[in-house]
Amino acid sequence: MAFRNPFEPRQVTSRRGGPVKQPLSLEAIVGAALDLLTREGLKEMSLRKVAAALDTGAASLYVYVEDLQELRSLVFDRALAAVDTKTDPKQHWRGKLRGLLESYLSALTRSPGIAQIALSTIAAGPNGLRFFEALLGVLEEAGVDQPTAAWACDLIPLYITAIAAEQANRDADPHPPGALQRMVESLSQAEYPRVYAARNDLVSGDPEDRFKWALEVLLKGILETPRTAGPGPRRSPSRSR
Amino acid sequence: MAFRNPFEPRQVTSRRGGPVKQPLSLEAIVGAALDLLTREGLKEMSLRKVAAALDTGAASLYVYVEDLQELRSLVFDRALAAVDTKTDPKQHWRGKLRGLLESYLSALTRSPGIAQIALSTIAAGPNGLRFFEALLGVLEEAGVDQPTAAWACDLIPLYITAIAAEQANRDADPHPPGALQRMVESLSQAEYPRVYAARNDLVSGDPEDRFKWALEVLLKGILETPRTAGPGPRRSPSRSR
DNA sequence: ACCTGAACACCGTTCAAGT
DNA sequence: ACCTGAACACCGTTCAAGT
Repeated sequence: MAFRNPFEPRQVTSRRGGPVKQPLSLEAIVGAALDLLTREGLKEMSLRKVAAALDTGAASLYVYVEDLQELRSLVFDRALAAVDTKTDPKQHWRGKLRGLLESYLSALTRSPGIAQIALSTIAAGPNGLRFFEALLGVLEEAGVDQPTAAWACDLIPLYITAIAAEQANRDADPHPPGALQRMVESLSQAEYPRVYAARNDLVSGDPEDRFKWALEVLLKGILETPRTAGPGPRRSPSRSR
Repeated sequence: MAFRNPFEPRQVTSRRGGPVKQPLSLEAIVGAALDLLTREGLKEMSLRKVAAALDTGAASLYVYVEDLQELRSLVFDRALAAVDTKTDPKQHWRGKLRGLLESYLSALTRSPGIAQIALSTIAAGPNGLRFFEALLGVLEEAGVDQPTAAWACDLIPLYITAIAAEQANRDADPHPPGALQRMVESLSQAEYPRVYAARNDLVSGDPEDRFKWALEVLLKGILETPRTAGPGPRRSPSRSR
């Protein structure tokens, strides 16, 4: 029952919890943008709509953000906040790696469109760095030498991002159900015999099985393809370059 | 010196070669679009600009094309026409594979933006199929069983596309020279010790070396990770699924 | 310093009207 | 059947003007 000065700054929070009305802030902008992205997709995450969600005009956002591209980068890093980099020290490195990468994939999958942003941004925000740090840690534990691990740090997320982007695009643009089906049916056996023969395998398979298989491929490949010449993936005090 | 009826349909070609003025046609539209895409990038390949290049209005294109998305798919397949699927039969399969994939990469690299389209399209045009056919052929020669080869057909181009998309995005959006540099310099050694230690390796390396290394990784991984249970990559008459 | 409305130069897509 | 201009409902970004 205390008195309230109605001219107090707006960052008052109500007794019922939650801010009554957020003042403009980078935090609020990125939050509203990620919200829009998650619910409506990349195209709907426009400066105008983000501004509208915050009860203001698009021009107001330019105080906090250079341009749309920068907002996208910020939103991307915010989305990576969901990546769980804590690993159970008792686990084998293989389990840690799978857990880490599955968490990364699911962060990219949660919001359709986040993966498209990922492909056009260098993930240099705090959450991106936190993820790289964890990934380098696991690779080190796996005995991958540093130069190889550094490149793997590029290759692995790139592949995961591509998977997520492909899925998101397929979902966003629902090819009329069975467009793929029709394609497969109209496939010319004479012109493309091998594609024809493999047509069922090409579209089959639980996405999760495919993902697991692909990780296995990357892992085996990385472990056996060190950048530094040598007999194998044994940890060695290789100097960089 | 023959007479010409000025009311003749427009698909007249001049003696000097080349059409004087192309009539509207799907062919002409896709050609003009790919041209714009190559010279100006994905964002500039708008229906309005394609139409302008053909001396007409955007509305006219809708006779030939469902919407922008469809035009993009068509442009993508047209770009894949540059992929060379002829392989020297005397070559070892490894060489054929490298050649094929390098040709694919360079088709995607030639036009900035084509890779972005690739990620949002199922490549079911004739040139896409031709490429898959060739890829399946080489994988078969390498002794990869069919179910594994089918998934590899997804994984390999996906990865190549992601590389190309990343490069294109970096070029299109020139982060002020040295944005990465500054990022690396301001990197907190305390918070991200492993990233800090690997910072030079993370950004170093000729793109071509990285690409070759990545292909090697994928290849070794695929050869040693058959979907069908078994001792190794030996070809086996596994029935699909 | 922060916010705003209006303006500018664009988009994709639709539609009635022309040939 | 093909093409067109005009209109509709959007964009990102800038800018002068307000507080």
